[in-house]
Amino acid sequence: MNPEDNKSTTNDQPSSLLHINHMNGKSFKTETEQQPSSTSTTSTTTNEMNEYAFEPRISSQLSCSSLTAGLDEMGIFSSQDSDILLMDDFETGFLKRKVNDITEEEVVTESHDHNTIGQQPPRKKISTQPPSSIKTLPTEIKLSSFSSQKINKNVRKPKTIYKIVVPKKNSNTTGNSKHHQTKSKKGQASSNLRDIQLPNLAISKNEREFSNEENSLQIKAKRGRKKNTTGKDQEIIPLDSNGIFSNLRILFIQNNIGTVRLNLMKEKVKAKGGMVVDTFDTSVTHVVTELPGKNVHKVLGLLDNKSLEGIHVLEPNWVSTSIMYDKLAKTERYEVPLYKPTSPNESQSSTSLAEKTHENMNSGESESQSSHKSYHALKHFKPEKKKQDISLSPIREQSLSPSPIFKSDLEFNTPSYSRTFSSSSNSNYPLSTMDRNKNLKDPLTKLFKDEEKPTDLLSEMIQEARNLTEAGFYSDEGEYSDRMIVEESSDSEEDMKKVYSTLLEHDEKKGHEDSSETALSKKSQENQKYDSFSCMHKHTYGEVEINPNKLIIEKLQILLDHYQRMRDEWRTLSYRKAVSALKKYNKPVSSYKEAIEIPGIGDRIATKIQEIIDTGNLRRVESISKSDEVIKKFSAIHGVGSKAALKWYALGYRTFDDILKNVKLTHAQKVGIECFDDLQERIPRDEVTEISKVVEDAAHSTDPKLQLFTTGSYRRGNPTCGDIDILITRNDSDGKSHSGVLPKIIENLHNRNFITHDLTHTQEDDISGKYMGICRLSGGKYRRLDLFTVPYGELGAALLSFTGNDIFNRSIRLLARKKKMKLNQHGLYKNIARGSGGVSLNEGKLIAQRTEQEIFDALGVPWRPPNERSC
DNA sequence: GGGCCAATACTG
DNA sequence: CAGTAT
DNA sequence: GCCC
Repeated sequence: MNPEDNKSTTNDQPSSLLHINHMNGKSFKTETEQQPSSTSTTSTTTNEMNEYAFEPRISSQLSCSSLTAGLDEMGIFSSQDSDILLMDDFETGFLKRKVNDITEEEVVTESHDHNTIGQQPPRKKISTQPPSSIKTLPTEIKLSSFSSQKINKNVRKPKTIYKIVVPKKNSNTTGNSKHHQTKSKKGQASSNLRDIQLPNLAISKNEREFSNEENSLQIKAKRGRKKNTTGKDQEIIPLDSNGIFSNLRILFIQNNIGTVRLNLMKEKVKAKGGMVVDTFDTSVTHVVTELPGKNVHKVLGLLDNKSLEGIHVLEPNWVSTSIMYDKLAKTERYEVPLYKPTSPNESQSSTSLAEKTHENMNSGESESQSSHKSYHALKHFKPEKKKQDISLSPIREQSLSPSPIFKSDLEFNTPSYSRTFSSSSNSNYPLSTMDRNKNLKDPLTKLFKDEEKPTDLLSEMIQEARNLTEAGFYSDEGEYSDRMIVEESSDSEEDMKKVYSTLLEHDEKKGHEDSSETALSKKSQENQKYDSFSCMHKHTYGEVEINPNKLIIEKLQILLDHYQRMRDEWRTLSYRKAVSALKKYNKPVSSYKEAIEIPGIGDRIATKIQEIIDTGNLRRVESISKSDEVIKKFSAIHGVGSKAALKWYALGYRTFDDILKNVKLTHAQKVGIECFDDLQERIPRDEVTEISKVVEDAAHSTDPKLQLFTTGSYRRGNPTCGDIDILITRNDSDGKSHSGVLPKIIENLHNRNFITHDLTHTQEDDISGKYMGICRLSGGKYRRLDLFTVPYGELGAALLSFTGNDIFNRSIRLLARKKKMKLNQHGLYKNIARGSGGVSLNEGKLIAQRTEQEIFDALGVPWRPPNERSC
């Protein structure tokens, strides 16, 4: 269940657009009215949170999750060589160690030092065992079960201890590969479990590959060490004569560069065709150092800087950046200024000299040059924009209204997108049969028409800028990267808020004395309190591809997914925040220092970023990606979560065959396995549309007045969806309702052979029912289908809830909570008193549920169309 | 040390 | 109730 | 894991 496409997308609800007009001024007002002005707040979210702080939780969830992570990181559940390494730990009772003692570094260093060239700490004891013994597990291990305890459960049960007997050998592993060969991807429609061609985990194959990989790595590492001990790095034959560093001879001056980082860089340089030299001579093309320029010659034993003419003296980040993008970075920004008493501009000429001297400085350089040009082009472009934005009225206006500049081509220029919106506005299917009120006209049409206008120019410029900047990431001062322009509105919005926040701090100091705050600052404060909520900002799908930090984001995303699978909720959260911050960060991150400055990125993640910058890789990712494989696959089965997956893995099961033979599966799990391959695939938007039509047809054959909305990621406009979520309701103003239709619809769809499997049935009163199943268009693939019926009056709350995405929902619900309200799928309630653990003690008073707009307004959240809710 | 981007429904 | 789901 |  990819959180990404958690819930789907629909069109709009009756009155959402109605509010667009007054939203410019009103939503906020609502908020201020409800919120007593707190004059002394520093207007930071934190203060606000304290103000509404909850009772402390009594639970040990932290240690639990840490333990989970710890175990995972220790490789307990890894298929990788750490299995061996850990046996000792098991037997010596590593579980007794304090959780906090189990650090990630330990593990990473341990299992990966063979990747590095530095001295290799001795491997753990069992290293006498060949990798081939990986499959052998201890015959009996004790394993605590980790449960991510729910917040409101104050009392934790004692940990369950599973006593697990692990088969000496996994007899199925071999047979599995055969399965792999014979498996037919589509031909598994059979409903007879025995006949199912099971999807295959290809474990044995993977293990072989891993072993080979490891061997080769070790060999390589050994070679590296050998060379190192001889101190003749330059004798290493470049591994890739076409690499970005080919023909370059680079001298690293250690000084302030950390050994690990230095070695990693050297390795990479060599791997990409460069020569790493130890001693300075005239053949050196680049000197990499963190020393001040005036000291370089001394270190090199030169009389002065003269001998360095024609040679690039660069900061380490030049290497890092080049490695990360696998292109030579433009040297200019990384030049270490050499102290030249005679002429301050000397270093400039030194640069050009170097450029001339080393003509073999391949295409990378010239590309950098061209990017340089675009840099200027953008430079001219941007300030204008910036000015425009700044000149916009003070923050108040910006916060009150949706950003005046709408996303343009980024989201809208793809065919699917155009389709999305045109079909929406034409009230084609997904828009449902919703009888729009006259005064609502065609809200969506209006919405996008109005907003497209201002974007036209912008999108043109963005496109132009993008064309110019293809490699524009090299302008890593980066103020003018294309991302920035796209996100301009929100960026400057935030900038403005920062500025404003500074001002407010002054105001505040004074405010205590004369308490004469302007209405403006009050409002800004008010707004700022909730500024950190995701739901206060627009987020849209699919911006990573053009992000300058794509690589970093990808790696971190892998860790994020991993921790999510492990149900390490809080670590997941942190990674999510970090990734999210990076996505919004519009220039390439080029150092630890820069990374840690970004809110949401702390020491640990910044360190990881540095490693990615330096090596283009993250060893942690490598280590988990293998160990993760099986558990990832297991927990991808519908109905299987981390608990089952981890347990099965610990039991020694590695394939679906193992599970089917040895585990008592729930119905949902069986179905999940049967349809596994298909369900893993994303559903093209068009197919979701088509499927929605089928459901609509079935529904209307039951009652033509039913209204259907396809929600989830579809409604958010995603080009592909993970499942189909359809919300069904009926205007009850004629005294009838949709009561009882859900079973009929389902039966109808069964009869059409459209629904092929049921997963769950609702037992609720059918006015608000839930169905989960699997459907298939004839000749198509199995798709997850969710149907919900909701009371007509709750439509807005339901749409909001089922449209997601999950982050957006959590965010907006927390926001509600902070305002002493409660938001759920039924509506928004105020005057909620919450006890310890955040449990609401009373029902509160229902204040909004009919439309999304009502709810946004009541919460003081600026209206956000579904496509901006992908946080 | 402890909160954090939630609240609720079905299965076994 | 724990686990999995939305 | 991040941040108070």
